[in-house]
Amino acid sequence: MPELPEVETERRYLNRYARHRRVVRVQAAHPDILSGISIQALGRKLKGCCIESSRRHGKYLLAGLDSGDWLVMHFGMSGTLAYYAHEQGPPDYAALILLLEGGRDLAYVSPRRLGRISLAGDPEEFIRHQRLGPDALDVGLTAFRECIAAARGAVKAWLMDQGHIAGIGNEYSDEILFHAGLHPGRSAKSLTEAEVGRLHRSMLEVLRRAVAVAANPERMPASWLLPRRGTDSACPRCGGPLHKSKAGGRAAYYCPRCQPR
DNA sequence: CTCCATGTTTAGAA
DNA sequence: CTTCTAAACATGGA
Repeated sequence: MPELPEVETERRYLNRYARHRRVVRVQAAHPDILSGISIQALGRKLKGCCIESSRRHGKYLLAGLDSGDWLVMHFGMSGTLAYYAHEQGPPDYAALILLLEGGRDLAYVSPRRLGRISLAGDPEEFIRHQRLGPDALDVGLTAFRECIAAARGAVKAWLMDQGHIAGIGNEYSDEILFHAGLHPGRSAKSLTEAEVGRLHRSMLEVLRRAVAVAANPERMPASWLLPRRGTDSACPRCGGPLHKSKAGGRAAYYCPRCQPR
C-alpha cells in the first residue's frame, strides 16, 4: 500500500543504505516496469553514477544522481526497495537491480509489477508534467481551503485525487476521514469551515504520525482504523461495527456512528 | 475456480 | 469542462 508514508519510509531507506554508492551494473528482470526509457539506455545513464540525494513528491520517490539525472520510482499497488549482500541474491519479484560498489545491491521489488520507473532531468518539470498537486505534507490550511472549495464530488475521492493533493491513497484517506469524523461519501462542497479545518488537521496528523512509525501498522496507535482494515472488527472509538462501502470506485471503511452523513 | 486488493490510466457515459 | 464508472494492467492471497 505505498502511499505517502510508505514512500517516505522507502526514501529514508534509500538514503540510509544506497546513498554515495556507485552503480556498477544495472539488471532488469522485468523491463516492462520501465517507462519512457529502454533498459539499455537506463543502464548507460546509471552506470558509474552515485545516488547523492533523494526527494519524494506524493507517492513518487526521486533519487538524485551525481550526473544531474533523477531516477523516478513509483511503487504502484505493491512494492519496496531491498538492500542486500550481492551473494545473497535478489529477493523474489525484484524488477530492477542496481549492483552497487562494495558488494551490496539495491533492488526495486514489485510483486504485481504495477509500479513504474523512469528517468527525469528535473523534478519540478516532472511534477508539472505528471500534473501532481502539492505534496500533502506541504499543504497549508489556506491552500487546502481554496482547493477544496472548487471540488464537487465526494470528499474521499477528492482526497485521493493526486492532481489536487499528492500522496493520499485509499487506506490513508479512510484514516484521515475517520479522524476528522467525516463520512467518506460527504460531498466536498457541503463541508463547513470547521469541518474543512478538522480534515486538514487530521490529514497532517495522520500522515506525520504514520511517517514517524515508518508506516508500520503494528506500530500505529490502537485508536486507528487502518490496522483493522479488511477484518470485520469494531470501531476503535465507539465499539460499533465498521461499514464497508464504495467511494471513488474503491472500498471505503468507516464507522457510521462516528462518521455520520 | 472465484473474488478481492493498496494505484493509475483510459474510455465512455452523464 | 467536470465527474462517475468500469476496465485494464499483473499477480498473490483468501
